[in-house]
Amino acid sequence: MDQNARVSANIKLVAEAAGVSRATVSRVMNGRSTVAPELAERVLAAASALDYAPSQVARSLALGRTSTIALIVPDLSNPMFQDVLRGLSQAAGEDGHRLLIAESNEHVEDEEVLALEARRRCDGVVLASPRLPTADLERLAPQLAPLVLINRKLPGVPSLSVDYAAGIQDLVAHLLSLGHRRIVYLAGPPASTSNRDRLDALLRLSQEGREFELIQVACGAMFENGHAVAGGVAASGATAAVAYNDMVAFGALSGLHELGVSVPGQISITGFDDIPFARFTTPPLTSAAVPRNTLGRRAWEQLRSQLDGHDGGGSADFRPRLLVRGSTGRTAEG
Amino acid sequence: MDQNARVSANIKLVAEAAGVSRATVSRVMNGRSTVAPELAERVLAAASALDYAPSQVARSLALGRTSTIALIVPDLSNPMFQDVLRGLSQAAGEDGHRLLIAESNEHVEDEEVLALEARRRCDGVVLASPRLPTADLERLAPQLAPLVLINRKLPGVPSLSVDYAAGIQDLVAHLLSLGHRRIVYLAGPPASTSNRDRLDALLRLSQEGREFELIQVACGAMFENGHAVAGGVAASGATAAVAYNDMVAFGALSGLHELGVSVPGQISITGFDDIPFARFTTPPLTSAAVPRNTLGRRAWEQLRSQLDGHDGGGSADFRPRLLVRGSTGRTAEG
DNA sequence: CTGAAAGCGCTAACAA
DNA sequence: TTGTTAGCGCTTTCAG
Repeated sequence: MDQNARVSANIKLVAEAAGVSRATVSRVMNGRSTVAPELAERVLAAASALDYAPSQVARSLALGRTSTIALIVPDLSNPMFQDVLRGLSQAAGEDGHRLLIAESNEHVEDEEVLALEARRRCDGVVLASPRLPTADLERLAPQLAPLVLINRKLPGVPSLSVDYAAGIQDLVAHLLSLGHRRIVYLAGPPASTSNRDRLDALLRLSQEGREFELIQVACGAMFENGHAVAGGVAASGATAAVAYNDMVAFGALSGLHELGVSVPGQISITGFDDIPFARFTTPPLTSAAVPRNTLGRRAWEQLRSQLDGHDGGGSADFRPRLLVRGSTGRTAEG
Repeated sequence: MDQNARVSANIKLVAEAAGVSRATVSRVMNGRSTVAPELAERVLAAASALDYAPSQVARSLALGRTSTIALIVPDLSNPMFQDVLRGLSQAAGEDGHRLLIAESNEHVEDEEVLALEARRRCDGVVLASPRLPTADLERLAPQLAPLVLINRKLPGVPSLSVDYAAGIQDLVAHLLSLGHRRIVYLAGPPASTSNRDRLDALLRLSQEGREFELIQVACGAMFENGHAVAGGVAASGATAAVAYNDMVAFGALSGLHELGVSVPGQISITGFDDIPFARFTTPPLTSAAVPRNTLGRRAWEQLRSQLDGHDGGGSADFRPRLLVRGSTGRTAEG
C-alpha cells in the first residue's frame, strides 16, 4: 500500500478525493471556464494533499502537442552550437516550451534517424546539419516540419544563416583602410563550407576591386594550426593576415610573438567569431562577432510562428559585427 | 483530403492498409514475437507507403516510460555544465535515451517548478543546483526520483561531485615541492560553494602542516578580476598565487606581465579547471583538470541503474588531475 | 456549471 | 501466430 505513495496520483484519484468528476479536475488544473469556487477549492486541496500534478505525457497525447521542441546539432562542443542552444533554450523557455537536444557527434549517417526520432517526441525541430547531403535534407525536411534550418538554405524552409561573406568584407575593408595591400588568408579545413564562404568572399574581393593581393596558406581550425604557420606568414611578405577563426589567429599571434615579429607593428591579424578570449590576447584580437545567441532566439521565434499556423517564411542572414581591437594597425608606409 | 497527408499516419491506418490488426502492427514495429513473415512484410510495406512511424507520445503513455531524461542546470554558459551536458547526452544517447534540458538562468526560485515540470515529461533527472536551499532540495528530491545530483550531496540521493579539496591539495603540494612558503589565494565569489571548498582546503592545509603562510585576496571568477588584483599580488610578498580558476589566473598573468613581473621567475601561478585555453597562455597555466565529461557519463550510468531498478546508491567524488605547466617554478631561494 | 463518455495512438493480457 | 479488448491519464464535446 505504501508503495503506491511512490507513484504520483492521477486525475481519477483526485476526482474521487474531491468528490467531483475528472472533467472538473481537468478544468481546475487548467484554470478553465468558471468552476464554482467551492468545487475548485476542494479540487485544489485534494490535488495538493495527493501531491498531484497532471501527467504531461497524457496531456500531450490528448492535446496533440508536447510543448517541446528539438535542437539537432553535429557537435555540442562547438561554441557556435552552444550559444544557439542557449538562445533557443531561453527563448523557448520563456514561452513555456521545453527543449530536447540531440547530438549526432558528427555521424552524418545517424542524423536522419536522430532527427526523425526527435521529431516524434515534440512539436518542431531546429536543425543544424552542415554535412547532410542536400538530397537527403530535401527528403527529410517535410517530415520534420515545422522546421528551422541553421546555416543552411533550402527552398521553402525557413533558415537562419551567418553571412560570413559580409563579415569578411568588413574585415577586408578595415584592413584596406589601414593601408594593407598584401593579405594572407590562413585557411580553415577544406571540407568546411564556412571556410569556403570566407575564401570565396576573399577571392571575389581581391579580384573585383584589385585593391589588394591575396595569398593563401593552408592552415586549419585550431590554435596549433595557426601557431605552425606563423613562420610562413612572416615570410609571405603580407602586411596583414586574415585567419579562418579566432583560435587560428590566436595561434598565429603566439607563434609570431615567439619569432619576434611584432603585431600589429610588422603585421596585422584578424580573427573571426569573437570567442570570449579574443578580448584577452596580447594584443586583443580584431574580429567579427557572430550573433550566435540571437540566432538561437530567432530560431525559436521562427518556429513559434510556424506552430501558431503563420507561414513564417522568414529566413534571415545575420551579418557579423566588426570589432576593431589592437591586433590590427596601419602599415608602415600607410 | 490532401491535407491528411500532412498528419502522419497512425497505427489504425496501417493496420487497415495491411489487412491486419493493430496488435500485429505493433508487434512488427517493435520486432516482437514471431509474426508470420508474410504478414510482417505486408505491415512493413504499408508502413513505408504511408510514411508511418509510431507516435512516441502514445508509446510513452502506454509503456509508462518516455526513454527521456532531463538535465537541469543553472547556467548553460558555464563550461562545467556544458561538458556535463555533453557527457550525459552521449552516454544516454548510446543507450537510446533522449535528453531534455532546462536552464534556470540562475533564478533559484524557478528551479523547483522547472525541475518538477521537466520530471513529468521524462523518466529521471540529473540536477545541478548549487544554490537551492537544502530544505527545499530535501522536499524536492523524492518527487524527482530517479535523481542524480551534481556537485551537491544529500543523504539517500546518489550524487557525483568534484573533489575540489583534493585538487587544491595537489596544487599546494606541487607548490610546496617547489619551495614556496608564502602563498596568496585569489578568492572566487564569496557566495560560491566551490570557492568555499577551495578556501577551506587551503586553510586546513596551511594550519595543519604549518608549512606555508596563506594570504587571501578578494577577487572573483572573471579575467578582469584577476587582472585587477595583479598589483596586490605582486605587493603581497607571496612567491606563488593560487587562483580560484583559470580565468582569474589568466587575468593575473596578464596583469603581472603588464607590470613587468615575470612568471614563474618572480611568482608562480596556478589555475583551476583546465579550460581549453590554459595550454595556450604565456606561460602555459599549471592547473587542475576536472573530468567534467566523465561526470556526465557517470551521471547517466547512475541514473540508468536506478531506472533498471537497481538501487544504484553509487555516489562518487572525482579527483581533479594535476597538470604541471610553465606557470609554476622553483622559488629563487628554493 | 458539472458530469458522462468518447477519444488521443499505442501496448499487452488474454483468448482463440 | 493473430485478434479482441481493455487500459495508459488527460481533454473535450455534448447533454443535462
